[in-house]
Amino acid sequence: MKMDAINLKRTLESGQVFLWYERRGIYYIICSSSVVKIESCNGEFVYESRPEHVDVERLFRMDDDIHAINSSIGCKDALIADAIERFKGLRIMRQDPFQCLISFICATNTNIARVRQMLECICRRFGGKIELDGITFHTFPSVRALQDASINDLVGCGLGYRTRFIVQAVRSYAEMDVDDLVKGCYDDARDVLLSIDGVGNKVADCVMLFSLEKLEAFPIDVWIGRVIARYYRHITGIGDMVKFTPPMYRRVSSAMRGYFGMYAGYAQQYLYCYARAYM
DNA sequence: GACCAGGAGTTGA
DNA sequence: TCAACTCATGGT
Repeated sequence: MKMDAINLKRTLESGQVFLWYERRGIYYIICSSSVVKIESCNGEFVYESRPEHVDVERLFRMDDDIHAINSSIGCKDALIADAIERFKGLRIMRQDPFQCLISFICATNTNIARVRQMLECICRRFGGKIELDGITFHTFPSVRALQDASINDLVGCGLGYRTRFIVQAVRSYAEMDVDDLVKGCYDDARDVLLSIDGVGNKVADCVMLFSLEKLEAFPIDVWIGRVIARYYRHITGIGDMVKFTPPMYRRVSSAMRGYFGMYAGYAQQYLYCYARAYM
């Protein structure tokens, strides 16, 4: 498959997905109950997955017209145009909603390395085991498998105060109709997500952008907050780096959605990489 | 030992 | 409705 428009390393390292591994240039990604293996051969990507088939083109949102998207956000200002150029090949992935939700609840108030530790522990304890290329992978548990987990079962995964949130969120998710959220509008999906214990504005935006087809979602973490304070004061009115209160988050995120339009989420991802590299 | 990390729930004005 | 406080934990 031709995936030359995609920079795999850049995409996987951009903080949107946590459970992936690189061994001698080969990438292994945990997608729900499967492992996807991808390697580059003569400019093309060769991939396989097991135990179940994973649609890799779907996973990497190959159905998005990235040139049209880059044009539509890149014409807004010089900074985003520069970020697109510097981080060419960065893509937004289409994750499994359950794995994405649990991942970003774990990602609150911590760093990416530790999120990975927490999720790996959850996979080891509750997920499946797959051998591939002599490596043992633990896949992400099903909703059912985590539904049976108690707080005591989860203690030891280093989740801290997030433990009870995970337990509650799994229960909520089991009763949700995810298709409704995918088909519905941004505001409706956000309201449902915000009703889940442990999910606030930022986590809701990440889940919507990375797994619920809401490409206009504009998550604001500390890095995006720095970008906004320095470069988008004229859009948001925020001039100093501040801790975003929920109402302020809503206003600023909404302003950025209005500014970048229906692909604001892609703009956010480019700016996130820009901030981590240069700020 | 303070500070930071892809924050959110609770509390009290 | 909104800001201040608290919530574990590991790395620097």
